[in-house]
Amino acid sequence: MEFSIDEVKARFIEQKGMEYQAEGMPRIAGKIVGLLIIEDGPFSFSKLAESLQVSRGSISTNTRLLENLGLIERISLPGKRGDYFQLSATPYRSMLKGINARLQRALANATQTRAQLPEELGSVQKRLAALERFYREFLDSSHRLIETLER
Amino acid sequence: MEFSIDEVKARFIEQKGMEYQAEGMPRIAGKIVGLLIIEDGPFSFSKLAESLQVSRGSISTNTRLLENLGLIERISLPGKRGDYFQLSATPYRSMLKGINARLQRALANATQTRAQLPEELGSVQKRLAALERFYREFLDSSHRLIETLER
DNA sequence: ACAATTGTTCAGTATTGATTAAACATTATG
DNA sequence: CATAATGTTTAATCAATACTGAACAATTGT
Repeated sequence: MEFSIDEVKARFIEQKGMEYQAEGMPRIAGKIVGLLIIEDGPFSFSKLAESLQVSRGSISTNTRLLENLGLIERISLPGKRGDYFQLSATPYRSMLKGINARLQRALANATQTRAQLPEELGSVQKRLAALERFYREFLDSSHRLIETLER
Repeated sequence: MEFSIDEVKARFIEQKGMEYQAEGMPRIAGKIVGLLIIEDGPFSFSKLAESLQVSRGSISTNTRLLENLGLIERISLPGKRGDYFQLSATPYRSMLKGINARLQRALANATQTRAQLPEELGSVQKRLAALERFYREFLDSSHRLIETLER
């Protein structure tokens, strides 16, 4: 079966929306990223709203979210009026940084908890230590991944 | 400042609930995992409900969820009546498997989309290829992490 | 047989958060 | 200056879903 280019693109965008939603992020944020991947940019603010058929309010909040995450960049084009958006130069690095931040927080929770509990609680200490090891190895792995992607 | 053991434990559980919620999972699921880490098990079904102050219904659905994710195990104790729960022997491996599954889906989306688009769309192809590389490296990294943790 | 316990399911509630539409402030344009 | 365009913010709506409580079926114990 054959699909038109537009259909394929639309499906990709839709799917990216779903992926983001599955990760606990707004669906529209995913759609914006998907659009910026699948179409040649940069995209103007209004073009985003128009292309994705969503309100300007949603574009405003979600572009800011993605900007803060370092996934997209807001730029201004010489001669042009409003804001334009494009994929960040290092979107994946930013994504991994986000993961790392959450891992760090979880690791801190385990570490602090273990420090505050008496050593007599042997099995608890053991499980917490295992948890810490997991987060630490994960963080290591993530850092190596960033290095690998950087070249 | 000093905290009682129970306070420390309670805070750990609460925090685990928040972490899970941040990952788009039910808060109670996180609390269950937290409890099974911070206390010596196994825990009976009713003890879970009692300790966490939640309905049996919630325990039922969330234990099943965690069971399906491979994070906890449902066991039966000789002589004892109902179901008992404990941390899975390989909770982290299971967690990573879940991540991998989502990465696989995202990778498939990128790959299929790229295959269905004409090569003339050079810049799009480039961005999709970069996306694929990201997911592939991430998967590699994740597999290595599993191996590392396994010993 | 009867009562109590156990886990699941389902309907209902509550809560959270995504999305919209409109009001607003700011800035460009003519 | 007046009007249009732009992006943010806020209040309101809508949707999804976590959670509860009760009904239920199955099992155990007396």
